[in-house]
Amino acid sequence: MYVKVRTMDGSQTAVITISKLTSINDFRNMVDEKMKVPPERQRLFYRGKQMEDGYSMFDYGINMNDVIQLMPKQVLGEINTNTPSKTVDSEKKKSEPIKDESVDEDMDTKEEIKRDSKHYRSGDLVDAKYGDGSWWERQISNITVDEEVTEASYHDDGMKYHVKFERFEDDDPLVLSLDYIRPRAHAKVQLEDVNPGDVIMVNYNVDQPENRGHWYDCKVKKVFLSKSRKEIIGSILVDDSEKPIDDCKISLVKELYKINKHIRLAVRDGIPETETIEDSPVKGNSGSPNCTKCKDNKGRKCKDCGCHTCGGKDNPDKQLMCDECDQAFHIYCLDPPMEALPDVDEWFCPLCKNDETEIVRLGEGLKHSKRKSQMPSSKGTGRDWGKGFACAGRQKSCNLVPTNHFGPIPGVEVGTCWKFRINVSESGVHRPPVAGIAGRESEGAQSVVLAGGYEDDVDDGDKFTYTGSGGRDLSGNKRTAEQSMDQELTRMNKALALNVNARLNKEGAEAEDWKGGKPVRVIRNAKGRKHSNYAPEEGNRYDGIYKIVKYWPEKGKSGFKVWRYMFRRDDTTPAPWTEEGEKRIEELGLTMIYPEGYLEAQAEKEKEKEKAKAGSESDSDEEETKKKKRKNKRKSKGGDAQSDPEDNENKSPPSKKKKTCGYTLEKDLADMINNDTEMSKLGINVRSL
DNA sequence: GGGCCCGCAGGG
DNA sequence: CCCTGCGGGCCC
Repeated sequence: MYVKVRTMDGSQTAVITISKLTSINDFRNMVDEKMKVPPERQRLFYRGKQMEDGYSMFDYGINMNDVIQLMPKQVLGEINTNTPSKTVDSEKKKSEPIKDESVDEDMDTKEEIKRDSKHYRSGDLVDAKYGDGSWWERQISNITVDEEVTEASYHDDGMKYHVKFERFEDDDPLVLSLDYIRPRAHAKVQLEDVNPGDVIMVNYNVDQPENRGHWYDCKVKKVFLSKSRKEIIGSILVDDSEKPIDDCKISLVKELYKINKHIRLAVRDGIPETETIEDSPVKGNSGSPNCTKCKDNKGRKCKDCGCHTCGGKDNPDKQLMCDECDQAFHIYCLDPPMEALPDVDEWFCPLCKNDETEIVRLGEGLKHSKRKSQMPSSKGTGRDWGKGFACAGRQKSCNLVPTNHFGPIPGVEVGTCWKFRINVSESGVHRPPVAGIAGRESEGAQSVVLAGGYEDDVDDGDKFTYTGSGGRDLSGNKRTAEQSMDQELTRMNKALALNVNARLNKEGAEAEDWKGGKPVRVIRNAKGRKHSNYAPEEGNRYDGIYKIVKYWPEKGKSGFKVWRYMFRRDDTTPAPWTEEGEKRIEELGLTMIYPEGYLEAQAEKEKEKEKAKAGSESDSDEEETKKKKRKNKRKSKGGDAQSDPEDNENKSPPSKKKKTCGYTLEKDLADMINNDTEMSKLGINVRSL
């Protein structure tokens, strides 16, 4: 499996192949190779949690295609520009095309240095809006005049604000106009105080609404305050040029923030300006630019923007800022007091430090969730289950119909193919990731997969026999085994029996009117090719609706009793193996559905294999030295990066092209259309377009 | 090529 | 919670 690593500003992304047991330490080296950020400079975040050495991807619950944030850090005390990692960086920079804005900045810094604007001065902490409407904590590094703006307004004051991530000086600043920045949000809003029509800042994930995401402005439509339901329904305001996303469910209601407006410097500085104007160098960067508690009154003690213990704003150079809660503390107000500022790049206040130990415990354990702590991997059996899809989870799930929905899944055509069972699960056609039968013993079975697991099963396409489940000894954490006991008419076997249009009978039963039974979605897997002529060549294929005609107990090859079922096709759509069906599939342009990013990752793997092959076969000193260099690099984290071989797009693409007739939609687009609830209600799908 | 054995998801 | 399971990759 693979994950994406992305820098906070999204400027750099890499796909890295890992297994769930890949350690964070090893992962850092992979990030180094791909993104040229040495391990000691990496801060890695997953869902807001910093990833620590000594743990594994599994510990953090990483799944296929997840995104890990990379925040390169400035290593304290590393001023020596001759250190290898610095060399790598500066060289890389040089080789990159120079961006327009950095040119701008260079010129600006020559002309006018660090100007203040009406509302801000360099060093101020702000929230900055990115193109997608998300807000990020940034710091103003410079303010320059925007020559192109002729008329200043509240939205654009004719200045250019250069913002970047604090503490990371290598970051290229972003240049924004006034309406793309505002004072940092810091005042929380209680759900009880939120009213329809309010605009507040919320955390929302546009792609996966159930997960944590980025910060957006939200126009509140409804507020739910009941004990069982605490959430906000509102519109997420994305970029101005686009329509807001309406009716989003905001469930992270403990993290709502008030949106701050621009405050004129004169107002901000207020009365105390006359008193302690000498202190002003600190003003811009020693705390929130506008404290609502004390209104930034320099003379007043405030535990919000001053020392959290004594409230004093004196001795800012003796104050420590907590990396978790952003509260400041005098080192001498701490218990026990500190002599000097600690030489660490991260510090947590006593309050948050408790949390930190909790997090550490959490990483180790999985004790927290009992389930995970029971798992073999947590007990250190050490078995890795690989970089593939053996244990990958779902990336999406079908919410179009409930899990116990009988009959076709709207928008999923007969003949649709998925590479892996987990992809079939995502589609809703057959939900269990491993099991062959989906159903409930109280209401029947919704779907089955034919994968040739039982030799006695006979498949004639329109009719086939199927064997129930159970009767196997699965101890040793197995998923399949030899039959070693009788199967019972319970669980999934009973569910299948309920589909038959006949009274449930412990001896078996046959329907008189078989078409009156409950519909079963049938999926054939390529593994069935061993014994069936109707199995697909690759992956899993949806073959349409069948009914179960009868069921009976039987002595299987093993000598133990098994339950057997006779299925018969009852679908007006032509079966995929018929000429008509084939034609239809071609017309629809159905192509194999893979996990997102799978083909790309696979192609890269191939490329690397080729490279390795070329390296070992063609003696070439060059290749040998390259390999050595890479080895050295890994060892010493130094070395030069300039020699990374540029792949001159060699040969042909690794994946064979599927032949299609006429025009076919791009897979993603076709999926989107097919999965669109509203459209499918109207009977619109790729076919009908 | 065959044995081993893991998480995931969902039912009970 | 506990139990189950016609996947899947790796190791030998």
